[in-house]
Amino acid sequence: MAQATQTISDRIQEKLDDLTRAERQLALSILENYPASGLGPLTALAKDANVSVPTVARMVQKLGYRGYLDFQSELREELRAKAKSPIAKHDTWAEAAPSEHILNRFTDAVIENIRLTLGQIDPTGFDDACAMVADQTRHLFIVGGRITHTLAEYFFLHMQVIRPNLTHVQSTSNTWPHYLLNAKEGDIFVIFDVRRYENNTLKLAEMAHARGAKIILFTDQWRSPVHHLADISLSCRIIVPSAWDSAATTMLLVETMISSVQNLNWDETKERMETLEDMFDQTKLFRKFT
Amino acid sequence: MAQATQTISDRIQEKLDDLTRAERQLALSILENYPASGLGPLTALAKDANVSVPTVARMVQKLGYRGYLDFQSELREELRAKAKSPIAKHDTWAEAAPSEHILNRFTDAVIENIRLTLGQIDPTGFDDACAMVADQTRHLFIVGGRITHTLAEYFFLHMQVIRPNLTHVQSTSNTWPHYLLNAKEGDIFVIFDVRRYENNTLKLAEMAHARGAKIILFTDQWRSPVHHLADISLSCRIIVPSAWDSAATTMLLVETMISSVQNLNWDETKERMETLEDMFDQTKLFRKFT
DNA sequence: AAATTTGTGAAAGATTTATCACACCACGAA
DNA sequence: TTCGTGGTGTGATAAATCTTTCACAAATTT
Repeated sequence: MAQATQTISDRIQEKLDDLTRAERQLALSILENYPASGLGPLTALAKDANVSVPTVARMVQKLGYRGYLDFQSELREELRAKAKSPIAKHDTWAEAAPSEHILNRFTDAVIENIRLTLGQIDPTGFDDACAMVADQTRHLFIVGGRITHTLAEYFFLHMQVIRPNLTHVQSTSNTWPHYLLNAKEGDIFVIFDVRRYENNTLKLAEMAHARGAKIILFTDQWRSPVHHLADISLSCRIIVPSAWDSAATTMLLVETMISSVQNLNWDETKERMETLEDMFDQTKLFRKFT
Repeated sequence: MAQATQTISDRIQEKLDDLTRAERQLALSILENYPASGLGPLTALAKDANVSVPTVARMVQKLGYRGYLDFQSELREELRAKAKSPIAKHDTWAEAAPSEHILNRFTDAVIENIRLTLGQIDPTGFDDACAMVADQTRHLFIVGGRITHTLAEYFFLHMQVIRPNLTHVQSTSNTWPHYLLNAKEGDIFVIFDVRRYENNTLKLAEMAHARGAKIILFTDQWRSPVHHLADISLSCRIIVPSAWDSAATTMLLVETMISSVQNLNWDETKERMETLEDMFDQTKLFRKFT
């Protein structure tokens, strides 16, 4: 009998290190939609996790159960107990923590930010922005400020694999005017500017604009003054229970853009990506296929 | 097939009047601890409700299922769906775009990542990690890899304001051994390592560990090998519909940690932040308002 | 090259479902 | 009270499904 204080989920996590690769893959798959998948037939679970039937049988024994049936009935027991407990603690993200815990409060805020940001976004503008970024004939400048340069660099790192002909500019450095010498009409500037908005960034945007470059702006809900110059503005809500603002939503948009641009350029970047696949192979933590 | 919008519980209640006495007794027993009892063997359910086996068989057919197995698998399906939807009610995030649009697909995936990550996190471990990071008597090393150094830097930038005595190390650079010369027992290493895991990072972690430093690890669901050495591991789901992995969930945890540490150190941080504001004002780097 | 892990296919065994016939019971109507 | 009716349980059984375990080959790791 499992300890009252320890859920099966806990037990799986605890023993995760003692498991082999296929078993771990299975274990993670069980946790993926816990506990539903463990309550179905063994065969279904195996297929779901892309492992063989004996692997399932072997793992549950390794976890300390007499067999799959034993494992299953404990799962049911746990489900029973959970439903019984005072009031299901559904609305929390980290169930092990009270809802006032910073983990839950912060996550609530970020989800809300995401919801509101996505609700206000213009998909057409977003698609246009992606198309512009994907256009390899134009030089791509990526610009970040004091804090946002981390986002800019994240974007830059990925774009570097996807396409050539790009530059990362940090507006806080005093070298950026040099970069602008090369900017010409039709070039693309992806600029990150959230409060507090930076004078340098604004000046840079003005000069870029004067040179006839297109500007895509990632900013916050109050919108950086750069947005007057921007062809496309993507504003993200950044409010969280913290003395700082949140970049999580902006990160989400940036990653979505990366994914989208990647798809637009797929034919050309395929090869670049295959190199990346080789890198993945080296981790040996994943199966080649499926 | 049950309607998507109607739970099995609803359906039972609805048909309650059409049922005979024994069947009603059974139905109520199912609702008693729903859905656990319905997921066990038919025999157990019958005994539990003090009715006979054929009664169960008869009733599930009356409810419109082909048999007990059919009933059971729908129950599982429902459980699966239920677990997924703290917020998932939002069919589409960017309402102006179709649900197949990358904005919606990507956001779905990120929300799911957040849900699963938070569901598996250990709040106590997280709190401990925050306390360690907040302890200004220990030197804080922040370590990132090829891609993750952007997250590391984001963390570093904020920590720099909150506390003194910290260093940002990039494991891909070859200068990191120099930093380790200064590491001593009790120092804190916050290490970022997601697939593909980097050998440099592992070596760095080994040396830090050998010197008696504490290690806090941000990694992915498959966990970097560093986690064997780590005092606290925070693993984030990073799967999105993209050729790349997502750092959004990791970002969320990082920001939560920043907020938490900030609160722990609030008395001392307050002054630092005010000083910083003054300095910024003097440099005119930022615009005062708007 | 050796050792470990994993998948395949299969088969045996166990459990479970689904059904049947029949007896019994409760209950209302005659 | 008696009868009839529909509901229910019993016990048995056939069929279906599922679990468990093998041995061995393939793949992978050390």
